[in-house]
Amino acid sequence: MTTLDESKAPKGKRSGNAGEKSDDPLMVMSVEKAFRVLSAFGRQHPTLNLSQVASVTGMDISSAQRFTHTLTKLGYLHKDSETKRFELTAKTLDLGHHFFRSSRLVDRAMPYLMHLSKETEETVNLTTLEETEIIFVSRFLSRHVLNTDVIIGTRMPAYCTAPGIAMLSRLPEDQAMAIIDKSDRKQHTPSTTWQRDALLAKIRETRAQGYATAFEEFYLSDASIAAPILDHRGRPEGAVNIAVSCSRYSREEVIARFSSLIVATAHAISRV
Amino acid sequence: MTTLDESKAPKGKRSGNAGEKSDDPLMVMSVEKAFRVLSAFGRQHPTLNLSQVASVTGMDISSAQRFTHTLTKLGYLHKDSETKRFELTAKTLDLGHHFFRSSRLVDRAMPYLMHLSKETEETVNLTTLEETEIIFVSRFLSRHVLNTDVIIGTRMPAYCTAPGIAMLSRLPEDQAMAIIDKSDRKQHTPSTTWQRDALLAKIRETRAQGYATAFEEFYLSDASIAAPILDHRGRPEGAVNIAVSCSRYSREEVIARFSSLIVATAHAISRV
DNA sequence: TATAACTTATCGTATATCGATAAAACATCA
DNA sequence: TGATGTTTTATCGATATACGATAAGTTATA
Repeated sequence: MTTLDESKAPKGKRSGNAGEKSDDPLMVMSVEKAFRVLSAFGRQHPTLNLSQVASVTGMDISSAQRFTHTLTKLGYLHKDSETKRFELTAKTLDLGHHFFRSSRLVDRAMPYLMHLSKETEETVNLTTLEETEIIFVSRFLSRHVLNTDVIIGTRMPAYCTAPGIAMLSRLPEDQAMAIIDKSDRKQHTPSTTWQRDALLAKIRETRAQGYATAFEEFYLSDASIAAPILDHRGRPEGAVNIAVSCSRYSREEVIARFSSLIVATAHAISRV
Repeated sequence: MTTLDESKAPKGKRSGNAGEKSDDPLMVMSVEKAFRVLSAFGRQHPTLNLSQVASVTGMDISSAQRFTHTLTKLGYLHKDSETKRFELTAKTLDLGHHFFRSSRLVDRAMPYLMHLSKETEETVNLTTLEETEIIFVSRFLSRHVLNTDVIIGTRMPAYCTAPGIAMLSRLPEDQAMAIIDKSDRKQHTPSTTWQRDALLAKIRETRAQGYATAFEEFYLSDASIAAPILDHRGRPEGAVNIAVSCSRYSREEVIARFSSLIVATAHAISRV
């Protein structure tokens, strides 16, 4: 008997049980379902058998059967023929790879990130903003770091990260605050800035000085300094940041050593 | 007028024009089409408008419309509202991220790769085998390297890479040679091993000595040494390799310095 | 050995997807 | 400026496609 957090088995009525409004004639629901199946796998559920797929995704057994079959045929799932359990394959990396190869932002940023990484010998990241979160798009690890938790594709809340605040600071203020308001804010560490007015102040300060900082706001002992990358219309399309351990730099040292470097790099990547 | 390599517009008859046999009652064709749309984007086509999507994927305009709409709604595509052009979003990194988080192989390998990377100060990779290709799953860059061409998700032909040969060497010989035969072999560089019998010899030698090497077989000035990671049944489920520049090491030095290290690491990650 | 849980295969039905078409928006050029 | 062609957006009826119930087959459990 498997104990799965089958969020809420919708006991499927006839209509598409996907999310809410099924009345979008251009929406191909099968695609959403396929992705639902794929994202059922993760740290919590590295492998799933058929009925687990059904219960985790809230689909009936037949649908689970059809979609696992389809995704296996397409090569995104692998089925162990003796345990009958499914798992994701390395082919799932293809999509992200396509993105990486096609992104003009990544293309422009890459050499600068590389240079920054060698120059500073610290961890350097490229992130983008999606909704209320930042996504790590590219990452150059410093030799000092042994944090294997943050990798390409990792998401973090924008409000408590330097890149997040850096990007928000270049959005129209109402939009930035709309994102803040949408965020599920909580105090991850004792030094997390999470209150609305404090965040507004931080955003304004960041806009004025051109870079954002975050000291132990999400992870303890993590310090970060970031600057926004702007597109040709002046809108933020990403951020560069340098992340170091608090044990090795004081707040002042981080700013003194990296602020102008990070601002210059972000500016060079921008195409305002 | 856009000149796109619309491979062959199948001039769609009624039946599912996906690939070949459409007579698989469990196959959900819409899923395949969705992925077809997503993989239309890449280095060649960083952005596409609606009709280009249609011609590149070989779908009619209505389907292109439906699938771009769907994928945009799901967040994998972004549509620039003034140019009406689509591009992939960073959300495409999610799937690969799920894979990364769920893979037991990655989980086991990570600390060893890290250690190897610090120990040697060279580029270290984890790869898996898919059909005739290896896929880069994890990668620790050395400071020396400025090759931004190989990234996570990159594929290379197995037959002319050290990790590829390392994995093939632990497959039953007929299976290994079946893969060799399926491969589209060509002489990428003057030193590419590409002939069937030469490859067979190489595979046998690799099996005997426990590690594989490749010197400028795919990229010029690239040297690589790899060992296979075995699962509990002794089947290869991946490979670790160290890649260096030929200008910095001779063939003998590579072997002398790294062979036992790479074999030991691969063995430690294995679970025979 | 009996029972339960799960996987695989089959099939009639209804609906979600298809693809043609038309309207609207946009671009190009005489 | 208006005419012409291209691309995008919206609509809709037909039916192939995906649905989901169920049965048969397989593996695990007691």
